[in-house]
Amino acid sequence: MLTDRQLFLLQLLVNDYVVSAEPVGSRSIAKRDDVHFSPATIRNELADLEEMGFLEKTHLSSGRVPSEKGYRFYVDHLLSPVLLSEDEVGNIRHAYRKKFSEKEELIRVTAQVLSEFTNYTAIMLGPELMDMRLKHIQMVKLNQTQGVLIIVTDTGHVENKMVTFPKSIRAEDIEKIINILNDKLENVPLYQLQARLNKEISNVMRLHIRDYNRVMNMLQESLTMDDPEQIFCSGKNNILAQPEFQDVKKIISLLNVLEGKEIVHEIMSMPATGLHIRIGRENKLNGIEDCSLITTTYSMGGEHLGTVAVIGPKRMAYPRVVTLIDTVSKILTENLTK
Amino acid sequence: MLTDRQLFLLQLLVNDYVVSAEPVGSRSIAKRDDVHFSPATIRNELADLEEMGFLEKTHLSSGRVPSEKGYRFYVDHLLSPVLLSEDEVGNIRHAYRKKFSEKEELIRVTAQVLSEFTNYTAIMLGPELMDMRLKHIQMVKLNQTQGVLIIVTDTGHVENKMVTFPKSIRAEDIEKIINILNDKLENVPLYQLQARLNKEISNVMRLHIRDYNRVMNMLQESLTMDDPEQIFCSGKNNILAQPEFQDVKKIISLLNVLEGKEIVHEIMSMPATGLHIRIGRENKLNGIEDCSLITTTYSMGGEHLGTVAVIGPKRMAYPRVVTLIDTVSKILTENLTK
DNA sequence: AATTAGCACTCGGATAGATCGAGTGCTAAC
DNA sequence: GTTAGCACTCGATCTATCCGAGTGCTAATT
Repeated sequence: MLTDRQLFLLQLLVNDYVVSAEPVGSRSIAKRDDVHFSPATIRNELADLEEMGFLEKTHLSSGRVPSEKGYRFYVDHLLSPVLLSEDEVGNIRHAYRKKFSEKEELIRVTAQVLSEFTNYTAIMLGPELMDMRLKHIQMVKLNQTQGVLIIVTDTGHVENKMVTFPKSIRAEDIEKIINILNDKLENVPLYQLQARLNKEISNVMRLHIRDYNRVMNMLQESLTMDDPEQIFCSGKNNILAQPEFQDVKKIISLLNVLEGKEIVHEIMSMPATGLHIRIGRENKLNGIEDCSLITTTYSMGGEHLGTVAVIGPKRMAYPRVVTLIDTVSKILTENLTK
Repeated sequence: MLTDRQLFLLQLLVNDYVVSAEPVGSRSIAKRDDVHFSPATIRNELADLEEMGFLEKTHLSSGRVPSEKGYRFYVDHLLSPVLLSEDEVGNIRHAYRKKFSEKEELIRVTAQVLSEFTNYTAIMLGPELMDMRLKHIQMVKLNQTQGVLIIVTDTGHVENKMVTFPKSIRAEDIEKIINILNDKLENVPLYQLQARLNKEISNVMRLHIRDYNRVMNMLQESLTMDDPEQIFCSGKNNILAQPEFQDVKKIISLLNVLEGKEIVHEIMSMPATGLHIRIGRENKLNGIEDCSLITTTYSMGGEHLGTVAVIGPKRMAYPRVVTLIDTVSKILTENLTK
């Protein structure tokens, strides 16, 4: 039930506000070449849009600013994805020119690219450790009592744990243990490791290994997986340059939110497929009421792997960010899959 | 040649300024119970101290503030190390209660403890990767063409590299290669790996392995070590709460410095033994002219491993930080060594 | 000779008006 | 339906003023 002219004006106003960060008045809209009606007409239209809840004023006689409802409408109906210039596409590709020897590095670089090109903050969630499956397990002895237990997963992720083994243990025993583990635990999801260890392995172990109890304790401990998420964050400071965050208190509270774990939960609460936008209070997390969150996902060979997120002010360059996050997540998927 | 009274007043003034962050006037000093002379006398003394360069005024009729020379003198001659309360020692120990399965985690937690207890920013430098020696090397095949190369060092650090191998390669070949590498490269410093590979290994390899060239290329690439330093930083945001950084521009520039690599070089330029303090412009790095840097080192079984640093405003609680950084680095060394 | 009381002076910070300009809503004319 | 005109609002900026915490200097006191 918005007239074409109202749609047009709403779009103009959001676009204008996004770059200027100042409330937009009727005069400044009327000045544009593509607007052929007077400030007074515009005032009337804007008053209507305000009445419908799409716009707000910061004070009685100020210009207008989009409300959250306004942004939502804009994002849902007026957002025309922007094309990246060839230069920019080239620059992005350039960031991926080098060979990546670790998957983590690839993800980290993606976060960097995204934060640099959007000028907002990028957060990448890696695959959940718990969902991976064990591919191979290995023990390296460092000295008489210490060693490193290495766990390689099907996705090529490597976890390592410092272990202290009982003095009584012999080198052959260690080898035996590792063989048993590799034999019995291949392709078991990490979250099941401990359970399997207790159920299926303890029997075999008891037969072959001296000092059974101590060894089991040691393994028990080493196979505890904590770190539930891998997080790569880049461009935290970008947000500080935004005019809406010139207040030191806001800066502190926002930075603290970005450091914390809650932001990860917020991101994980986004639908797990496709591109999604949460504007201001649509986010459930306190502290980012004035921010918008855009997420999409990336994968590796068809398998969903993790989430890409950009967080910036509500007054965000939505078209550009949408295009960028989409492009970058595709490049990442491509790179991971090949 | 400062009189006792001047020493006393300088100490009082620094202590006062450190907690209040306000220029200190003669009246407020005279009010103290342990001061038995009048504001006028104090003014005379402070004027002398100022003339000698230990104090400064922010404007003509303001109270006094320590100059860098003043801080330096304070740190060198007046610093009385503070004792931690039993509660605090308990709290610190408490942070280390859990078992650490990775050395990195232990260092990370130490950074956290230090930043929390000092309320400044803690930066820990891990051991230089390049100085470590190879303990064991291992390849895990993920699928037909991809695998993970795992490098374990003598310090128990684990590096992993994604590799793509030529299709022609056979499982036995991989095993042979790894055996050769382990045989020839044990205890070789990481920075020599590539050179050794070319010199000593290529001959053996040529004899035993088909598709020699491709394999060598693959290994060549995998044994390139980049990441020269491990950095753990905690409490970046603590500094923001300090009254001297209430200016958004300062915040941004300081945070950018803390993100950057230069701060690592600055820390590495500190003497490699004992506890050291650099005040304000004594730091060569632009952007931390208003900060002080305190560093010491930690080790593992007698072997120097890395550096602990705290960065805060020049107006820093030196006695407390010195005690804390010392305590914490000892605990870390203890934990690593045992 | 060292200390201190007294006093004029300085300067930053807070407070209160005055002014300006960009904006609005409303009414009446086009 | 559109627009010109006008009274009105409110934040931002500037200015003047005042206050208080501080100083340095001089002269009196110990």
